[in-house]
Amino acid sequence: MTYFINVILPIPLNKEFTYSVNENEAHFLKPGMRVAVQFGKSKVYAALVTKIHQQAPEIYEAKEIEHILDETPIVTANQLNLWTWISQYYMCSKGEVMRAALPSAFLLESETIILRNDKETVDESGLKDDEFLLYEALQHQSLLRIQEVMDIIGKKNVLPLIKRLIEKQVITVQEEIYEQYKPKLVRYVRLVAEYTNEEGLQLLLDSLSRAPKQRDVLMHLFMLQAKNDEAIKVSELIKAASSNATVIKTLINKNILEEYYKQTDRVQYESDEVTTTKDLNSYQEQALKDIKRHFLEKDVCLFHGVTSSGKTEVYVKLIEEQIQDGKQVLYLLPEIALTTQLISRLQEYFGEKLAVYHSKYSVNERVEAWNNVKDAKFKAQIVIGARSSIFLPFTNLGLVIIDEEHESSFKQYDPAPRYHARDTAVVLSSMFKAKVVLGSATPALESYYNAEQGKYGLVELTRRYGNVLMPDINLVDLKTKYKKKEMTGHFSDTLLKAIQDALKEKEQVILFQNRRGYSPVVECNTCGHSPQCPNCDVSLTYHNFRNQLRCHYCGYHIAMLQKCLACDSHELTTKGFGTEQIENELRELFPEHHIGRMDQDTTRGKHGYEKIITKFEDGEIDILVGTQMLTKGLDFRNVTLVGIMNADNLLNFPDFRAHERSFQLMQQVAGRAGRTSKRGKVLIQTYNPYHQILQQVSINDYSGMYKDQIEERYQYKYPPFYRIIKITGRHKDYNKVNEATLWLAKSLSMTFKENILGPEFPPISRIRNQYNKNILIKIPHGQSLKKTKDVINKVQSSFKSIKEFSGVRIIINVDNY
DNA sequence: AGCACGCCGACT
DNA sequence: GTCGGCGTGCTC
Repeated sequence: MTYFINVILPIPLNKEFTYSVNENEAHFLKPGMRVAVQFGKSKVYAALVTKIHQQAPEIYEAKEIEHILDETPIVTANQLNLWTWISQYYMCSKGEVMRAALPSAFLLESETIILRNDKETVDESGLKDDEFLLYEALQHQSLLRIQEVMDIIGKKNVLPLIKRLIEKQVITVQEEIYEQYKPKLVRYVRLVAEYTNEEGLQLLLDSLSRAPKQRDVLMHLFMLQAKNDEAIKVSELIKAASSNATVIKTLINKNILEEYYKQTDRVQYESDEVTTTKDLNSYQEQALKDIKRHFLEKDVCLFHGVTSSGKTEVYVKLIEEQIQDGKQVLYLLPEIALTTQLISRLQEYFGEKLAVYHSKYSVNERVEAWNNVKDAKFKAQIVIGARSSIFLPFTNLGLVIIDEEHESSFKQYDPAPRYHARDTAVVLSSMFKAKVVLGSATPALESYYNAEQGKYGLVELTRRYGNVLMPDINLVDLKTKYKKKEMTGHFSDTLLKAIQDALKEKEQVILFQNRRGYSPVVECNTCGHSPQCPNCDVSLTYHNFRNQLRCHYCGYHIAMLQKCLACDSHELTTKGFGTEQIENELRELFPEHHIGRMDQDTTRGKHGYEKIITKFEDGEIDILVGTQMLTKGLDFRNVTLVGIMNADNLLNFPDFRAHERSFQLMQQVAGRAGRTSKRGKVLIQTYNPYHQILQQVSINDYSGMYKDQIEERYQYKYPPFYRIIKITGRHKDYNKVNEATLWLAKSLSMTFKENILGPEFPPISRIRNQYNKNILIKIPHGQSLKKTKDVINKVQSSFKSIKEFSGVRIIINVDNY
């Protein structure tokens, strides 16, 4: 009897593949286990089993699997269902979902290694130069990797050479796969058995009388053992005896000590002291009650609480209850809000039960978190993480909290799956009949709309914790300030005065400018030419710090020009400004104060971000300039002034959500001010002080903003009234993109008529030498999503069969907002 | 996505 | 003449 398995491979092909297995394997395998399979001519992948069956494929011969990689499933049935949902809803392959879902340590890929062929004698004279070079290298090394071969030969394409040598039977190749996950082992020592009795011990100590250091180590070993009667780590012993590894090694070699290893968890929370959670104030108490009341009927509850109102404490209470019921909790946050500040606060309450899962953690740490969640260990009962944590193998999920729910970074943009973690989390929790809390000070319009429609529960918290007043927000009209010559660089006199006042009071200031670098454009005064990126349709941004011109899209950079490329004029000026320029101006204006800058350029490296935050917290920085990064979840006690350098470039963004986003961003930044008793102050510099959104920001008028915006969305057929799917054509040939997208738009219009917009070039049409052109499909309420997607799929497959358009990549982005 | 195969320009 | 470029097509 022959058996077959269906597997998902981590590649963007939307179908499952069938391999054959023997009877034993078939009985052993379960859906959710991984198997190593050969795919194509040589590559070996880890594939995920979805089904074990006996239907032989009809049109091809199934290959056999290499071997089985897991003892038990690493992916649950629920997860496989979620993957299927994601791949259908977001129109991508299951393989792509698999890629995003599994920690990279689970996704092994093979690497070709080259070995010498010992069975044959080699006729060295029959080898060409490069062949001999490789042959000789293999005399010194037992195996070589492709990369190493490239280095030895000094060529990029080494495959023909390898092929020739295989034919000449000089070498053989193998596909090496390796498990990336390695359990962390800790080294322990103990005394070998024969010395453990009194007599043996005495003899031993006597024999060591001339080796005082070794004797000393042994004495400490006994002391440690006596003290806590536990296994002794080598590191511990070295420290206690102030000895070194060599002495221990000698003792091991002399057969006095023996070493052994134990597997341990990488992520450990040291102190097991757990503080009791804070009592809620009456407003929080009420909010908690309301949320629970909504949960009786609804699965999702929107929790709209102004900045600094103490939403976290309410979450903590909700989590506590779930923990008592033995349920798992997922706490989702946008990546940048995952700060040590918040994590350590939660750790105080939940200690070991809290696991953190995000991209900064090593592959091994992530596998451990994964396994702990899967086995429902108490260690990972609460998971706090960024969007990818929705992929963890929950078995008993009771609650999902999505904090900063409005954040656009919950939507994955570039590699497929282009999923929205908030929306996916709602689907995930429905599988467990779990509850969802969406928390935000400035909810996304869609969420608020859902709440208004009664789909979600709605709970509002309008008081800041400790009755701190909402910051006082004022607008500064740049137009008049310039006219009256009251500007110093990019600072109005109002802002400067406010900074001076704050500094005088030993308070801290945050300045927000949503652009990094020194200036986004460099221009020649004589001919007006400005240097452009050779790969993208953008001007190069000047970075003063490295004296470079950089492209923020492809990373291209050149040294700052001394003269204009077009006319050789030396008169170059900069236009517009970024965080760097603000920082420079501040240094001149306030030479006696410490200025810090926080943007992508200063927060590189694992702890770059943390360092700046700590410095600011410790008062080593008086004024902090930064981009969006500043806005998230940071709690600075001593900040009383927040300045927004220029609100206009936010508002003028060409996107239907620009106004909503600006409102959210400014409210969030403003929320950084005055978190203690003193009322915070916010100054927004703008050329357009009568702009509706700015007016609404200045009086904290979320509902006014909501009403205006939702009306506009209704008028112009945007979400939440219409859904949107964006289709992008991408190719390096401008004309090809044009024709291909035009064809697509026409085909789609056959079915969707006036609900097809475009094709249109985006503001930056060429990035990394690839042209993009977009088509929008607007889907009215009541139009079946499934049928819509079926049509898109059908159009796409006919598109693929048109030769002219071959090579044009089609990117489908469902809910591209 | 990879990777192999296959067909055309630029160097020893 | 080969080396290396990338267009094309397939993968259980």
